[in-house]
Order: sequence, then C-alpha cells, then structure tokens
Amino acid sequence: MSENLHPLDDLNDQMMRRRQELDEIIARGINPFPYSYPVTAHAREILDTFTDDAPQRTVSVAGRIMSFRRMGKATFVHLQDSTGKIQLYLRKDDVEQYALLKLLDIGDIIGVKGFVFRTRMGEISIHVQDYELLAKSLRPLPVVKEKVDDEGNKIVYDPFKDKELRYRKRAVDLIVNPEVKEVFIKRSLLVRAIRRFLDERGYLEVETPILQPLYGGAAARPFVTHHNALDIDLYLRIADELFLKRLIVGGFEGVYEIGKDFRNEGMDRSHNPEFTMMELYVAYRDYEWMMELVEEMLRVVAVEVTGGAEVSFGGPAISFAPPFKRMTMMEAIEDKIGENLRGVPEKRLQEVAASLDIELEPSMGAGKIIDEIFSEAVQPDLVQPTFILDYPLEMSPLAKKHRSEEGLVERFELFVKGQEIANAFSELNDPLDQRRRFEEQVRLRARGDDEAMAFDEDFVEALEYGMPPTAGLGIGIDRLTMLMTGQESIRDVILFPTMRPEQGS
RNA sequence: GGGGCUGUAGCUCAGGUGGUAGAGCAUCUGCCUUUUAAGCAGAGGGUCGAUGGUUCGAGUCCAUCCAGCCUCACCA
Repeated sequence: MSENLHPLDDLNDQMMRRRQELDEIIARGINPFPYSYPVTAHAREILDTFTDDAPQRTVSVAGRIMSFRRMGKATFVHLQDSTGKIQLYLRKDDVEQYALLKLLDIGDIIGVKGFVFRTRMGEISIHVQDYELLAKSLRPLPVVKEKVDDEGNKIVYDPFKDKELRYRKRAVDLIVNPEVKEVFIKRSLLVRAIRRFLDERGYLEVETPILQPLYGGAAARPFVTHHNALDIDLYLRIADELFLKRLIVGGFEGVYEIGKDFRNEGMDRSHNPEFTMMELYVAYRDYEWMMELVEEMLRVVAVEVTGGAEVSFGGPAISFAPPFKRMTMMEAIEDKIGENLRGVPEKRLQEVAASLDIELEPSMGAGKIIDEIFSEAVQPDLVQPTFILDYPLEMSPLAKKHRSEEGLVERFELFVKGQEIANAFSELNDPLDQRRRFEEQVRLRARGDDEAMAFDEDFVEALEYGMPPTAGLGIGIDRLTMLMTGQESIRDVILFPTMRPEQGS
C-alpha cells in the first residue's frame, strides 16, 4: 500500500465537504491549526458567577462547537470546554470574521473573545467580538440535541449510546456524553484520596515489576509474553504481593503500590483483563488493625468522591460510616444455611454444596468447597460493607495461621453490594510454613487446579532472612470506583476497556 | 465456552406474508440580526455487519462467520 492511506473517494459526503472547507479556509490565508489561544475563563465558572447587575465582563474562552443556530445575520453557537457548555452570540455587525462562520462545523474548536450577557430568553451567553478557528474537525460527530424541560430535567435526543462504539471511540463518547467525563474525574479523585490517605500515614509508594519470570500472589491464570534479548518467557503480574513483601523484608515499614494487574480470565460486567489494584503492606500490624484502616480509608474516599459517607445511586444507600459489620466466614454461612461447617468432613461439604446446586470440580478441596458455598449462598446478600473473616487455610497460601482457630487463617475480605472490594491478611512470615504452603499448591496444581500458585523459591528465601509481622491489603480500584460512581459495568470506569479488535484492522 | 437478543444514512430508529430502502436530527441551497430539540422552503446522502445459498428477484428466507449487549459458567 504505497498510496494515500485515506483516499478521498473513501470519504463520505460530509467528510468530503469538511475537507473542501478546510481548503477554502487555507485559501483565505487562515491557518486552520494555529498554535495557542489565550484562554481566560471557562464555561462553568462564567455561568456560576454571572449576575445581571454586575458590570459587563470580557472573557476569552475556547472549546468545541456543539451546535449551531444560524439566523442569517446572527448566529447562536453552543461551545463546550472541559467544564461545560456556554452559548455564544455572534452578530454580523459585531464580528469582523462573520463570513468565516459558514466554513465552520459542529466539532470545530474555536477560541472566542466577548462580553458575558443574558439573552432575551434568559440564557447566559457570550456576545462575541472576535473569534479564531483553533482546529478544524474533519469528521462528523454524533449529534446530540438536548433541552431542559419545565422541571429542570435534561432531555437528550438521539443520544450516542451504542456501547460498542462508545468504548471503541472513547474520545467521541467523552465529547458527546458529558456524564462519562464525570465518572473519570471521580475516579481520579478517588485514587488521589487513597494516595493522600496512605501518604499522610507515612507509607511509601513504590513500583514493582509488571514483567515477572514467575507470577504469584493470587490465584489466576496469567498472560505470557516473551523477552527477545533474554530469550525467556515472562508473565504479566497477577498481583504485586510477593514483591511488596520483599520490600518489607528489606526494611520498609509501610509500602503501597497502585497499578495494573493482568489476569487471563473471562470478561464480564465486573472483570477486565487488565485492572487496577492497590496493595498495601504495613510492618508490625495484623489484620485486625488493617480492618480499622480500611474502614477509615473508605469513609474518607466516600466523602471525597461523593460528598458523604452515605452513597446512593437509586438503589439502597450504602453507608461507609465505620464500623462496618464483621462476621467470620463460618458464622456467615451458618446464618444462611443453619449449619456450622467448621471441621465438617469433605463428604458432608459436598452434600451441602449439592443441596445448594453448586457444581464442584474434582480438584476442589474442603476449603475451596466452603468458599464456593459462601460465594453462592452468602456473598450476594452482603449489601452494606461487611468484613468476612477467617478463611480456610488451604485457599490462602500467603496468609498467616489464625492465632486461635485451627485450620483457618487471619484473613478478611470486604464485601459491598455483593462484590468483593478488599482482601487482606496477617501476612505469613514463617518461611518454613510458607514453604509447606507452596508445596501444597504444587500438589493442588498436580490435581488439576491450574490457578494454584507456583512455588516461588526466591520469595521463600527472602522470608528466611526474616520478615516482621505484617498486615497486607489489596483493594480493586475499578470496583471501588463503580461503587462510588454508581456504574454497573467495569467498562464504564475504565477509559479504554479491552475490546476484541475490529475486523480488518 | 453455553443460551437469548442485536447489527439498515454521521446519530437514533421504522422497514406484515421476499419485488434492489424510509423518518427525525445532522449535512447542502435559499430566507431570517437575542435563538435554543430555533423556524420556513427545497436538495443530497446507504455494497441494509461479512460471505455463501434458495429464488426470475433477498434488508426481508437458510447456512456459516464477525462484532456487541444481556445471561450462565470461571475469576478480583
């Protein structure tokens, strides 16, 4: 393909016309893509601060043309900047470049200078005295029209709502669906709130390898890639855990990382192959202490992102005001099915599972079966923030044995709206026990569990140097964002969710 | 991976029982100097997701494939 990648005859009539306009603009000696514009104000702030009796205010704003109402010798335009939309009023008598308007389109970026006033119909607008094209748009946008009804509700006509297109063409989505932008602004607020919360407590933000020779720290299938120079396969990390704990061995007393993990699993409303995880490890603390930290952190985040500890998006209000409800896993199951499964033989567990219509794999041990029963029977009912604690040992190979309960580990997960939001434990720091746990994982793998962890000899070696007692925590940032912004799909809190490539591209 | 639904103009959608496509908005032309889903008059625009098949003839029927959504399974 040596010729033009986008031959003109491939363009539709609207794109053809915009290119002709571009040529015409250039022919008039105007640079359709100039270098800067002195912006002095933004839409939101102009609308918020306008008063009818104040003296006229002159502003320069820049943004994208979202609509035209051309009336011959006067034109109304809605200009959208990063903060919102504001109406422009251009009169032939007042604007030298009025004729150039004919060559502008919805989607073009312009800068305008003028004074703020209120129109006869009551809309705060800018009476433009001077304007400049800042970037010509060559592709038609999905046109969204909206109006505000008598009750103040915004009605949107012909919304750009095709989810596939919205995710694939996120730039367009952000332009025409302003509420999308809001979600991602809140996501940023949320991450910032967490970071500030942890920084204030003196924990150090670090970065650990994404490319790893051996993956670990969670039960999941990994992505594999290849390093050419070393000629070795590397895995994309499924968790940060084992590297962060090496840092605790190294003498840091509190470290955290916010970054992407990658799991080669199915995708659905709450799973994207790459997702953002926050992991925190604090020396000399245990999971009891960590529960209190999580309570306080989520309260702060909720206030920061939503304005209050009570979060509601149509459904039942979720309260992030501490303390959260706490139950052991066994209590939660007993509450639900009326039977305490503590120390119950595997045979009986299988019967209970069967009575709940839970399908079991032959590779599942007692602990895994209990977890299945919990996920199936209890988890969906955990709407308000609830800590579930003390998990079966065999499904938590990195967690420390419970100080008083045989066969359990000191681990908790936090559930909200039936979803796991946080996972934490008193970290296993006994290298001999860790070795045995890894060996058990190897046996599970042999039994057919392809999510069982690999034996990380180097990690055990690090523990052998001595790791202080430590509390560890992982929080799924995407899911937390879903909770705090009322989104139902993880794809609505990830700017560019994983998509199958389009055909032919 | 299983099941259900969907894919027609730039956007949102109509298109009984098969006869090569329509609407609103957007676009273009004309009129209109405080309009606002501006208005009025006219016009252009589509390899109907892809490929095969049945048929004189397929957006419409059949098969396969591609993509998306929902749902179940697995996982955070």
